[in-house]
Amino acid sequence: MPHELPKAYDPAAIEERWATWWVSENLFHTAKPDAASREHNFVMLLPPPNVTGRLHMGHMLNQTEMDILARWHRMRGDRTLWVPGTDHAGIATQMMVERQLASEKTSRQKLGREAFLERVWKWKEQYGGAILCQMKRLGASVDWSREYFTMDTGLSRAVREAFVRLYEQGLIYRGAYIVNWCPDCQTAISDLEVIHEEQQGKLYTIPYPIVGSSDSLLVATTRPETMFGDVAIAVHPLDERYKHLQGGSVRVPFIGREIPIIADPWVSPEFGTGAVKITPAHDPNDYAVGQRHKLQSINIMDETAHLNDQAGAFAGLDRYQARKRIVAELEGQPGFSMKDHSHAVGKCDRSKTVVEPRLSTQWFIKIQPLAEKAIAAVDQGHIRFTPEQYRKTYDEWMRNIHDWCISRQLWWGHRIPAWHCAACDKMTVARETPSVCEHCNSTELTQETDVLDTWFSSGLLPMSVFGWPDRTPDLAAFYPTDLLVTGFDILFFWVARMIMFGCHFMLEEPMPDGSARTLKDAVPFREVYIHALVRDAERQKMSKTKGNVIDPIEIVNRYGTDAVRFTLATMASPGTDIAFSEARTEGYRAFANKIWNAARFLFMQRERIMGEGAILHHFTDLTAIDRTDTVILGFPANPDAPEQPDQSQLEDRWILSRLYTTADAVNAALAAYRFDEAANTIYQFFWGDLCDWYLELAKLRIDTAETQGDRLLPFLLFSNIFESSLRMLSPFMPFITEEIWHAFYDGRPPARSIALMPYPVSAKKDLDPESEAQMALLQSLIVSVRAARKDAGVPERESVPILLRTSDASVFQQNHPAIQRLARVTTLEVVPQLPEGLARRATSNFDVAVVYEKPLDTGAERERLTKDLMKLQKEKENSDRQLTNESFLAKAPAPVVDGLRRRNAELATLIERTGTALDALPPA
RNA sequence: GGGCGGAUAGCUCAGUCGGUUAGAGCGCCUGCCUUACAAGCAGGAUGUCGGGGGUUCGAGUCCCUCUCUGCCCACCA
Repeated sequence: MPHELPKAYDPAAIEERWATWWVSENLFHTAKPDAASREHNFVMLLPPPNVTGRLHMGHMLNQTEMDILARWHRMRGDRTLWVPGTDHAGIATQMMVERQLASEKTSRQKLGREAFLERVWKWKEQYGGAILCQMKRLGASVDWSREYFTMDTGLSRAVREAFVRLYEQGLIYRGAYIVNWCPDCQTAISDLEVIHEEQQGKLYTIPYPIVGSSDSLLVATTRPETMFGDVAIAVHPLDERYKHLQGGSVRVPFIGREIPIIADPWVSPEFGTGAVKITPAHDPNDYAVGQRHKLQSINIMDETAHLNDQAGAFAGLDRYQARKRIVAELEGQPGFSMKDHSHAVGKCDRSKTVVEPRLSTQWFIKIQPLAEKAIAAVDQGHIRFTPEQYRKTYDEWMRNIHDWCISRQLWWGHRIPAWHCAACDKMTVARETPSVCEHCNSTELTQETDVLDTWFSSGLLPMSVFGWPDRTPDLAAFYPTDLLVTGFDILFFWVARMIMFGCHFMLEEPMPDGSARTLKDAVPFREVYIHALVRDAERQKMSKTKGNVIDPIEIVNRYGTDAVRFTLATMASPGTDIAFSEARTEGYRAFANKIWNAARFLFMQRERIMGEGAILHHFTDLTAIDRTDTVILGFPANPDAPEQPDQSQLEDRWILSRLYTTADAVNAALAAYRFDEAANTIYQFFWGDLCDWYLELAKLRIDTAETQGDRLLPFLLFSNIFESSLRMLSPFMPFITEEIWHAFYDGRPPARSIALMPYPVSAKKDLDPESEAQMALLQSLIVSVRAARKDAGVPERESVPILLRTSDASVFQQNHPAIQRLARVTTLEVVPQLPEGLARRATSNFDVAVVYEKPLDTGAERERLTKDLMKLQKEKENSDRQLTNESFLAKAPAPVVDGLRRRNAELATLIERTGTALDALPPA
């Protein structure tokens, strides 16, 4: 690995290299299923992207968050395991390959099932890895040796086991029910795969001739084309208008079939005409009515939503063509009318085709018993949601759940392990392919052609990736997993199903020690973190049709993965969606550049001060580290090297205190999934404290030290703080930190990767409020002088004397050189009174003035001071009012009152000083 | 129809248990190519915290209400 830093930070030049290296070194294959205590586990499953997928911003956010957590836990010494994989994605993949076949002028039907599946596998081998390659580019620290695919042998075995068990337990049944049918995909889909969209349609009123009368019954419907499947007209039992017609019958227009007029309380008399056509085969409500009244069902459509023979003259037409024709023919008939009507239409999530409710034979899971355990698991706190509000969403859904239609009329997927017997017409459901019918011993068995919903297999993943149904060491060591990070879009599809399956199946598994498992350890994960949606800069949802999709790889190529990761981290505050902005990314690329240059500064100093060999020796000593991060072993006085003089200064104590305060805050933020806080805190520390102040002060000491030994200590201190900072940054910006860290150790690092080093944590003893307070004072003087210089019009490069009025000048006197350099000051003189006519600044601790011959712009100065004064006076008035308020003094807690008193005194000083300064100005 | 969010600087967003002066990044203005970095440095301006009411010694924060806005769930033809 190279260990020199080129002048320019160029992410493209380093990232690819490390991404490849992490994978080739199998660096994150660290978690072993041995007897090590489970208490320090950190196990996550990557939400498996579709094999057909391309990486989008949502993936990148998801993976960035997971990777930050994984790297953080790993560096903290936890047994960290992040398992990657892909989903076979039944419909999506099948459609992809079918499209390909179509372009070759063939089809799956022409190929036949076997050949088609072969073709899909080939496709998967060829293109299926694309999204994982993209992941590698992002630096995801997954354990690649454990990569899975949901149709792998082991995972398929788990699917069969789960299916058979549920069947044996009576929780899977097969039957003819109304299901959501997609005429485009030509398969049943689950309720979740149907998206409801409000749509402007028409409500048609159609006359049905009453039998034995010349009158017609007016029936309102939005779907006239289904009339051929009508088996009754329903009215409300108490509806006076139709009372006399109950028990009578009408004829279906066009085909003349006679159907009864029935009464059912489900009908709302207010809607339409109060008379509803009942089409049990094509509407779930009608189906229920039909069941109640023991009506037959007439299916009038084929699987492509074209009308069949039942439709008389309209047979063969597509459902919408049929509607048009029917309406055209009815128009003008007495009683017929239509009006605008907006209603929700269900569309197929995949094909966007309007879903056709269709009566067909399907497989279902009786979901209630599973849902009960899943509700209990969350209820009893075994699974925690962040943000918490999703717990309610989950709960609502679980409590209103319907049976899950799991069969799909596709070829690609896990084929249902059920065999039909031609001899006895019964079914054999088995783990292994049976040779004879279990009912009649016939060999005329054919396997069910349907496959399972993709989410059936992914719902089993937390168990199946670890070898379930076998009781493997992996399962014992890594189940339950610790955290699931995902978007709310698959909360029901995936999260809820994993919880149901996990609680159901794992409850049957004993604990590793042989004891009975409770719900607490049956859950598939202990925590769920739901992240936001990534939108474009205008807050628009990204979509292909809008053409506003941001390709993460393209952004990464332009700004570097580290910068994009940092952008996502800082914007990932819980509860709100992320409006992805390139301006932000640009800013964080600048941050990466800052880190890069701080490192270059360090290396330049190293060259300047001493030979590389000597430095290496020191680094090796100083990085004899342990979990509690004692990299700063030699600081301030190294007990192992007593000859080393304690030359530590205010800024040393301060920056160390800042480092540990920062580490504390970052650790706390990450523990609470506050990626934004964690990232911002580090940013603030690295740029605002380390670079802006500490580095400048270290520069001063290194430059002015007279002997090499004197220069060495500040340099080493800076090096160590810097190295700790790199480790702190590493989970957020893994590439640049890896690159610099290796360069830092010059080819002989104490670990293979910075990702395997300990994460900084603080010990209370390292916090030093006194030095922070003193440093704040020093900083405020330097900032005040800089501002006053500006007022006085002192050229940037010129140094000037300053006059200081203060009650305690010790900090300033001790740090005189720092003030001289950072504020460009020649001499500092403490005086009892500041003379008139000089640019000055007042704080509650001091007044300072710069001595410069150029006359002050008194107009601007007066304006500034007057404005300041007004603000201060207003605040003082408020605080006076509060401090004379009896009930405030009586009821507010002491620290608040004390704080306000202190501030009030400060204000008095400031007002006095500002007033004096104002008075000192010549009259306008 | 049911449920959940959001509204804070020009923009995108933080703001913990109600507590002293409401913050950050980007953008903007001014001055600097200071030997790590112009992807930089230094200084600066910018807020009726969506409107109204209430609770409280004290409200961006809690309650009510209105307005705007985003999302999820839902079998009324």
